[in-house]
Amino acid sequence: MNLQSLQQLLPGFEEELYNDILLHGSVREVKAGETLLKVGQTIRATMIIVTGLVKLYREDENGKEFFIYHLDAGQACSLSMVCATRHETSEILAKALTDTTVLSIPLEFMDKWMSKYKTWYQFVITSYRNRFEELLKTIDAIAFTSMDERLQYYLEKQIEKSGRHLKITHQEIANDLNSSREVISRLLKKMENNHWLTIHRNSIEWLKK
Amino acid sequence: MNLQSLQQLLPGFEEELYNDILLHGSVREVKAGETLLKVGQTIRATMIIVTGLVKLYREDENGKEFFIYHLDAGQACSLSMVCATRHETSEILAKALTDTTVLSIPLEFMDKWMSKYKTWYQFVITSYRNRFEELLKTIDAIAFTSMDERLQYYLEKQIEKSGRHLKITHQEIANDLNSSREVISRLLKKMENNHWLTIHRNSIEWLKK
DNA sequence: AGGGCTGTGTGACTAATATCACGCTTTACC
DNA sequence: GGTAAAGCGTGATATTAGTCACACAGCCCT
Repeated sequence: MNLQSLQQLLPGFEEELYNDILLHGSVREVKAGETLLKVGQTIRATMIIVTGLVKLYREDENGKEFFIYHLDAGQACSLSMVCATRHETSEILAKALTDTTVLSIPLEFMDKWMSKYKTWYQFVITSYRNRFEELLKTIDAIAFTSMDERLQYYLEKQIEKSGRHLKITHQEIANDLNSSREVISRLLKKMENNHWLTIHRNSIEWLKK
Repeated sequence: MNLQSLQQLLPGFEEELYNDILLHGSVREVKAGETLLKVGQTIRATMIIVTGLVKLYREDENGKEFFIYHLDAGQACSLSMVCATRHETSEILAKALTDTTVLSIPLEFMDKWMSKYKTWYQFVITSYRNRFEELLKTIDAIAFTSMDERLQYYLEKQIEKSGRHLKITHQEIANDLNSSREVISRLLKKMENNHWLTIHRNSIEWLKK
């Protein structure tokens, strides 16, 4: 990690903060499909995504995984920040969707930098707010809407991150939404009839909007 | 608001911070049933509950209200904190369940105090984490469990805050859970048969555990 | 080319929840 | 005391989502 790429990733920080990050942060590579963070794992560092795409899940007692939101380049895992103060364990599951590079900042610097650097403070607060909002939107989706709307909302989130051509199976979608394959297949079929998308084997092409 | 009651409400702060709070904070009284914060309202201050109990809701486009969590004495509205940095509007609806006293801290002090007072920083971060966790638990409840479990979880949260004798109607519960009165009535009946509670008019008495 | 695996399509059935319709009780109020 | 409103109980029915069973198609492998 060099200064230039860091400035591009996290623009507007103080010079000194960039140096601090370069000095104390460490870079970690994670292959597509691997788990970055398990539920119950102790959090020792704040993680910022440098490249790649990460999916965050909530897990139930049977290991079922419910998709919450994405993190991509320049975004930080809020939970890893909140946990910062007191070596807490993770409440969520994070999986790399693509090959991913992660920048880890040991916890002790979280506190220091919060008071030292105005821009770091802004960054953390903004991260919180954005994650918080995503959680609220997720709650809206499951509390107020039915499966077809949730599927649409889900697909729109995916294409926003990964492009119109989604490489995903019906089963995977069903898992993310805590539904079943048949239900998803049928709903996708309906959407295809409405020309919102076309279904291929192992992938979906989004046409709508 | 005097120093002593403030120390009791928010223990462990620096002397100077208490003075700052007394100097810059203002106290507001809200009657039971009144709305503290509407969706879309601009947030001008961070709010901390001094006495009373507040219920926070998420609202859908038709005005249906979905209960998320409570705030009680000593707790702060996280959203009012996250919004602090840049005069944002509220994403949630807050209603006073009982007569409530609220301590308002104008936004400009949020930033100042975050870097100036270690304990204020801790307080804010801890608030975030707790609210974040509550949101995750709410997601668990609606994503993974069925109505009877959600109702149980809901009732347990209420008695934790308001005691075993809940003054609430079936209709109100149904609104909070985005369900319908009949469903809630039937489920409550079942719980009564299992001796988990007794149903009275306008109230429920929790027996379980 | 044939066999097996994975992904998808579909009908029939079940379960959970929502909605409708109505009656009955308690409380509030004139 | 009478009446209206609010709260609750309950059966019938509708809708949505999940489950089961099975067929079939595409792909990989030898």
